[in-house]
Amino acid sequence: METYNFKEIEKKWRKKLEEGYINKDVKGKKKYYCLDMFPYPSSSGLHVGHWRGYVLSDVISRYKILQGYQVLHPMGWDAFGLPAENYAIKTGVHPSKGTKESIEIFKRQLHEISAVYDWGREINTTDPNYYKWTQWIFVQMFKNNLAYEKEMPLNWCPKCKAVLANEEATNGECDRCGSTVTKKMLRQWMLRITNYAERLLSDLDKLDWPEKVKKMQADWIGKSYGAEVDFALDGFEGNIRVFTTRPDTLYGATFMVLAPEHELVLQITKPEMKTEMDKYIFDASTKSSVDRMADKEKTGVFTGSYAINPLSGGKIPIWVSDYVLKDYGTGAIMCVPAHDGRDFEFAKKFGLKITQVIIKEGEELGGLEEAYEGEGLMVNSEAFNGMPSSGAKEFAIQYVEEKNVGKRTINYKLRDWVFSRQRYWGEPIPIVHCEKCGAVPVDEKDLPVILPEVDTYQPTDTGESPLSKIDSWVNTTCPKCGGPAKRETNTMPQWAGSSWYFLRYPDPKNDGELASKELLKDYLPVDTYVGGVEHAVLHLLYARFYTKFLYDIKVVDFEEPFLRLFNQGMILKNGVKMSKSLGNVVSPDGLVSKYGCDSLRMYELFVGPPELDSEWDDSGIDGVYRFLNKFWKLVTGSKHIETNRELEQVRNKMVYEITTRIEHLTMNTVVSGFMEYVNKYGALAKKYGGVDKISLETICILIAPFAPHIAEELWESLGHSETVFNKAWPSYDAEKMIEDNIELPIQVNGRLRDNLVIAKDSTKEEVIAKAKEVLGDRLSDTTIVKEIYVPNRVINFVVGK
RNA sequence: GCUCGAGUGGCGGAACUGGCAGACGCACAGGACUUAAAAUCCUGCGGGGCUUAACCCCCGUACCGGUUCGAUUCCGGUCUCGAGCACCA
Repeated sequence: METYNFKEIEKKWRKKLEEGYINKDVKGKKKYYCLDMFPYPSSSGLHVGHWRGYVLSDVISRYKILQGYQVLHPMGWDAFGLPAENYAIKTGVHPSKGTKESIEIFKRQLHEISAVYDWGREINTTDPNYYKWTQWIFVQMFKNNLAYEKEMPLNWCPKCKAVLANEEATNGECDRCGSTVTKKMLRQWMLRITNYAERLLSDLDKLDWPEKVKKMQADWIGKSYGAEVDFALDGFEGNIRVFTTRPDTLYGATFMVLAPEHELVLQITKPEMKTEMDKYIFDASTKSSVDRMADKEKTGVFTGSYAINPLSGGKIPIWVSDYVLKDYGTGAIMCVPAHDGRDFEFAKKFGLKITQVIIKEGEELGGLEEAYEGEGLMVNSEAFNGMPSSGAKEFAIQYVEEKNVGKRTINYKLRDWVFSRQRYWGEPIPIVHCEKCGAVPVDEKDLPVILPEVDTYQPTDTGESPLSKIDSWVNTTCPKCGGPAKRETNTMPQWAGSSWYFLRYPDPKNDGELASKELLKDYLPVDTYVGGVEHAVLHLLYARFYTKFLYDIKVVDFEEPFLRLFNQGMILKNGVKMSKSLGNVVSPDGLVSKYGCDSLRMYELFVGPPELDSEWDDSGIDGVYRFLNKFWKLVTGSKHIETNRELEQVRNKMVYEITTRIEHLTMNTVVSGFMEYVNKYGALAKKYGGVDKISLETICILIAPFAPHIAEELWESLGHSETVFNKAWPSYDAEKMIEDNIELPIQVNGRLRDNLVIAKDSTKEEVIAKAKEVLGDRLSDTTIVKEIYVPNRVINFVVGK
């Protein structure tokens, strides 16, 4: 038997697809927005791991088309970024050229997928018509006091010569090149994402996202509550304010620690400690964050000064140590060594006093081997004594407020977003610096500020962008006073363009606004967003922040951009992620030419649960290819017969199972479901000498989102002149899918002993009686203690000896 | 260190709310067709025991224990692997 000619079929239907034969834009039709995370186009092209997400989102899109939606399924390019710039530094070729070439490669490979992308809506973040609006949003943020300049010590990658956001310097290493990150003081543009901390946190509840991602965002935002408490200085004016989540342990605070960068340190350090302190502060400032964390042993220097515990009145020493962070809380802490592991370690090392204020139920005071961080009864705490510690926190907050030494406070780990980069290949920040007027935004009518050509792309080692060397571009006039002024030479991070791109697809060519209100209303928010989990806190948090801001200034009328998020797992080869550098990349090109697009699409889904990582094995695709051949033979080779009860049951059940599995996005089981049903219909065709035509048509519709080419061809062969995608998704009748006879397992003491075939609506009595009959003398030596019958599930006899 | 996930045949995996463990596929083995091979079709495929054989019995979802008539599924503990966060007061 010959195999089906996928080459010819796929060529035919891909041509029609590219002519836009389905999913035409129809006014008034209900909309569905299914979005892929747009890729950074790299010259190495796509591998089978990329396909996975793109196939998944295309299956969802085509499924929704069959359900009667007008589906927005666009594609575009997140094309600013370092690789293109680094390539330019090496070769002198303008990044836009390399980017263009990479896009061509990506586009050609994406066409191989036969996804229903609407290429008429293609966007590119490096297109001035696009980044005009990236800049426009920045200007709005500036006007709304969300963008500001700040001189600050920043993560500095000595190799990339670039400032990195905390998010890009994980574990003290540069995300791009892996170099150890150091600190450098520089003027930076910042975005006040912290203003949105509470909303970014609480709105997570509204989202149909993986719990894991929501939790990662919640942890990243890092909300905690407690009190800010003032400790008066002994012998100086003023006081030290600390933040604590454990005000209940205030009486146990026996010393304080300031971050080395704390502004009071120099003022309160006694002359005799000064030399040592200066050295410690200097060391801390030059230490990379990685070293600072790697030091397991606590270090620190005593200032020689004391503060007064506001509740106990005790005089407590003030130390400086780098385990206290300048940019969390107030940069100073009260230390309760008895009930905090870090404080305990510090106190032990430097011989500081340890006062226990919580005692574990049933235990005695004294001789702590380690900090006790659990619950218990308050002791040594005057006003709190005898209270359970669980309730003491609230009491303590009220108490310090009454005593006027502190107040209730909420803190977040989230920091403001370092938004400027000292790089070339990014959107210029549309600001002009005027000696008279300060930082002035470029007039909206003068946007975009076009990224000019430069001679060399190398960042300057002062930390300034290469743009700073183009005098003719830098020197301009102030939009406010008309006097001489200089352009901002920093550019935006790659995240800028990707934080709002999903808003542009509905209206990608609009020159008068970011997108028309009407089209935004039609399509947004995104119904399903498909992409890798690596963007759990960066891109997805920024995009939510942008959306909330645009909601506040009434550009959009929704607060959350992505209703449902799906993170596809990675495709692994030899247990690790595919990458060019590891040389384990499997290209889809060869597989497409050997087995066809439909086979590869289905195999991508068949490899495993879509949300988990899966190992790639070429040999598995044979099974899917064989299946499609079987399917071809079934439809083209079966005689069409009258439908009957069994065929009707099988068809209804098939529609039910495939539909529910698609709804749950368990696509691997959808594919195995198709295999099962094609096998089953093969057997039925043998049994009845043919199959009813409606069953064959139904499989064609069901499989169309997965293997569109073969589905269309077979649909046509069944005598249809219109595309299968004009057909409605089939419905099922729950009544009709139940078989007349059901097979029930019979258990004795929970062990399977036999099976019983019985009419589906039999009563308990009938079932039990029949089951006893089937078991026969296997029950003879026993007494039945209990008879359990779960309708349509199981029969179980509990017997004694 | 903290916080989540996940451990099922030779392999990828299935089992919707506690109800026949191993669907579907890969690989492998045997058979049919064929001069032959490929392709295709059929059969078998967790381990052990018993049997001429069908049958039948026992064990088995990382490990130990619990709840239940019944546990891959729920609870407690242990181990292993993976991911995220990481001195956040």
